Amino acid sequence: MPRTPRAQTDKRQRILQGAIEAFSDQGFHRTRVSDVARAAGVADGTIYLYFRNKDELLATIFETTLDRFWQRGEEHLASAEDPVEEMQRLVSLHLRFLGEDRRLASVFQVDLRHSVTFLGEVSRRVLRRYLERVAEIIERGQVLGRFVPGDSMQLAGMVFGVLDSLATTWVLSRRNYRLESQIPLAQSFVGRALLPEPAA
Amino acid sequence: MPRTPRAQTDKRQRILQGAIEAFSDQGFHRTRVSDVARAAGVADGTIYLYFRNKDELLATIFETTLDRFWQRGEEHLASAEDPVEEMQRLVSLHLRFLGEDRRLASVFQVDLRHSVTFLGEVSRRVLRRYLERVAEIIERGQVLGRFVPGDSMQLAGMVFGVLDSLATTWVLSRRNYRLESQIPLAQSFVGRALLPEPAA
Amino acid sequence: MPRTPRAQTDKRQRILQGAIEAFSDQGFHRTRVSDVARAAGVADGTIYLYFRNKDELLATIFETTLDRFWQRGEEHLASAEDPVEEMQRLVSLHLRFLGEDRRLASVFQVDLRHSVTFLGEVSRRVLRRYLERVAEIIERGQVLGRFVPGDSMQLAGMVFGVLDSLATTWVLSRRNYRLESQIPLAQSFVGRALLPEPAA
Amino acid sequence: MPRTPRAQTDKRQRILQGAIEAFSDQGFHRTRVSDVARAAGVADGTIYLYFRNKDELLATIFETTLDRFWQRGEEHLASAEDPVEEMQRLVSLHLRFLGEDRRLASVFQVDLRHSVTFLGEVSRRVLRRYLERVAEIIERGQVLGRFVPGDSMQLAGMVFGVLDSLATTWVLSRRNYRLESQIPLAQSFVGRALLPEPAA
DNA sequence: CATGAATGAGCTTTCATTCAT
DNA sequence: CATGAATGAAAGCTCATTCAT
Repeated sequence: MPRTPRAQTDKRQRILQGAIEAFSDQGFHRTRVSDVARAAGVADGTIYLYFRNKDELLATIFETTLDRFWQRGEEHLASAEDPVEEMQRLVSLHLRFLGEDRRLASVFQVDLRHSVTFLGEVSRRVLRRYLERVAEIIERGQVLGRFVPGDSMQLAGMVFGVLDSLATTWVLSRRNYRLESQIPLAQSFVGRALLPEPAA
Repeated sequence: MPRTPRAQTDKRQRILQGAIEAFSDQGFHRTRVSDVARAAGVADGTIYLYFRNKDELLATIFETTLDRFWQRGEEHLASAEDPVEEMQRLVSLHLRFLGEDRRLASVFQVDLRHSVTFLGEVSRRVLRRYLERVAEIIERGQVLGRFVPGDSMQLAGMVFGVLDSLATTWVLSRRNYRLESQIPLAQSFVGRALLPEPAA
Repeated sequence: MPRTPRAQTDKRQRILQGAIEAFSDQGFHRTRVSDVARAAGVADGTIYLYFRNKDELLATIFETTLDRFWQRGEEHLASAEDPVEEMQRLVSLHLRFLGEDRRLASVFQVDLRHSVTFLGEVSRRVLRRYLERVAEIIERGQVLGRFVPGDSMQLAGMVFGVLDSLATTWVLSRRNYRLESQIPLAQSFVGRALLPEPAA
Repeated sequence: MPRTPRAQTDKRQRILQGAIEAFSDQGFHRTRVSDVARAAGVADGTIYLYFRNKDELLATIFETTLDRFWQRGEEHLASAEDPVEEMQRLVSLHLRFLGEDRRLASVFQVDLRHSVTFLGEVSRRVLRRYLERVAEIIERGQVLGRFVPGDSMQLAGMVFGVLDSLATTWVLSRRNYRLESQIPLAQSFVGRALLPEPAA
């Protein structure tokens, strides 16, 4: 009897996981709802008991993934001693997180931007939430004079661009390497870019 | 009599322009061929006299745009005195070019990456061509000790990420600002990121 | 519960029957899939749950009909005392079978030959199967000296031509007569044609 | 100046010849008007100066070919001494005529019957004309007691079936043989089939 | 007369979504 | 809750036909 909520969660999760697998193979648009159903081991119609439609499936992946990202992220960032170290940790967090699940990363890198046209608010919110958190780190660093001055959202956007580009390259690459291997590179690139100009 | 070649070019151009308008409104996938036809002021079937299918329409936009980009670009970069200045010019070139035509930029920012999954070689080639040219600038700067050492393609990828992110933000933004206004910001960000570490 | 297998068979049959009706009215090429759907009382898409495409619909009609033909045929032929009688029975079988369902006959007479160009192997196989069985009867009769000597497949082809022509004439005719009424005529025509030359 | 009617005829002929080539390659339905135009070496639109539409192209082929057939046929048949010989000559005429031009034969064997559904009267007329002439031979033979009694149109239909079947087999065959080689076979088959029963 | 670029109706097929069981 | 057969709207593409040149 207390099985129902549990089973519900299970099935919901299985569907989401199936969706990630299916979407990552062919991209969101090429994927049929029945592909998701097969990957999840449920009937087509069952998906509609848990999600309003196919779009909501993608939106949910974005939102819950970002929830997980920040849940783990906050722990990781909390132990940083200053904004500079926090930024370094953010870089490694971002790349490590995506690097752990190539299929998930594929969905994020290939379909997130693209979905802005049809998921509207959802994609926007996911991106904004990320940027605002990064901007906040930058602002604290700027106050301490450790980061270059300037619009923190714009700077956050460029930091995001660096990491996003590395992740996309990794996802689309046919070579076999770990995304984590790019962490030092990214850290030094971002580190330098945020450095305040020498007093000179 | 000189109507045929002229008219042909015209119609082809009108179709491409119509495609850019239509794709930028809804994204490539949401756009029907008949939308493109309407925007171009031609019949549906006419499109197939000039392009094999809907995909080729997008691929052509990518390739011809990049041709135009580098055609203008090489002139602009040629007058640079050294790799550092050349990189600055690249930054301004990139943002200025996209900033001139928001609809075109929208197609590039939203559909280019996404299309890697279905346009395959075309998207890849367009991106690679860009990155290789940037990497070449970086290499020359590295030889002169003006840029940080490291894999030039990886560095080029991160530079691209910065500019790409600014362009995407602009395209998706509801605020009204010119992408060119971001040039100084981007130049200083990229400039710092590529700076060789001080001798310390 | 026993609805699924039963319903499935039903629906498949209804679609095939609808196809026969539709094809016989306008011929295969002039018939739209939606015509078949309407005649079968199902939605367009339902057809594709049971058949890969429009061609397969026609191919299935050919193959299953010939299966039924020979299933009934073998019984009928089995009771013949000698090859001569067997040939007479084949003639009546052929004309009686087609004469029972004018719509089905129409599809066979009008579209079977024509489809050789696009259904390829299927049409060929259906025809070959028929001819080989007839040739076999002829060979047995030749051994007994009851039939004229000569290539049995060529003779079978001509026998087929006689029956086929009668069937086509019937299908295309506006007059109202039963194809069975032609049986004695055909039997005597074919009978004489296969008669070995008198010792003279 | 007297060139115009000449040129007209030429072009009309070239189009018809192009149509035969094109239709025989792929069948009438699979052939595009532009295929005919290319084969004839004219522009698409030109075809519509000489023929009302694609159907009329096929109808004209049927009718003019049958004109040529009987034109030559009457000469050939005229020299027969009696209806029996005339029938033998008809058989050889039929197979020889089709055997001379495999492409033309292909159009006749594959598309003539099929066209009854969309060419209506034309196909019917072509067939009827043939059958009536054959029936007339049979009737004369019956009067002389040289042919089996019975409805002459029905007998003509079966004779046609024999020849038609041989022609179709030849057209569809992948083996390489001349249709003329079947003349003796057909003559003896038809000859026997029409033989009046021995007085016995 | 001849051209061939342009048209747009019409076709097959797909697939997200529903709902009877 | 779960199923999956059934639906039917929607979309890309073809090609017979037209007509301005």
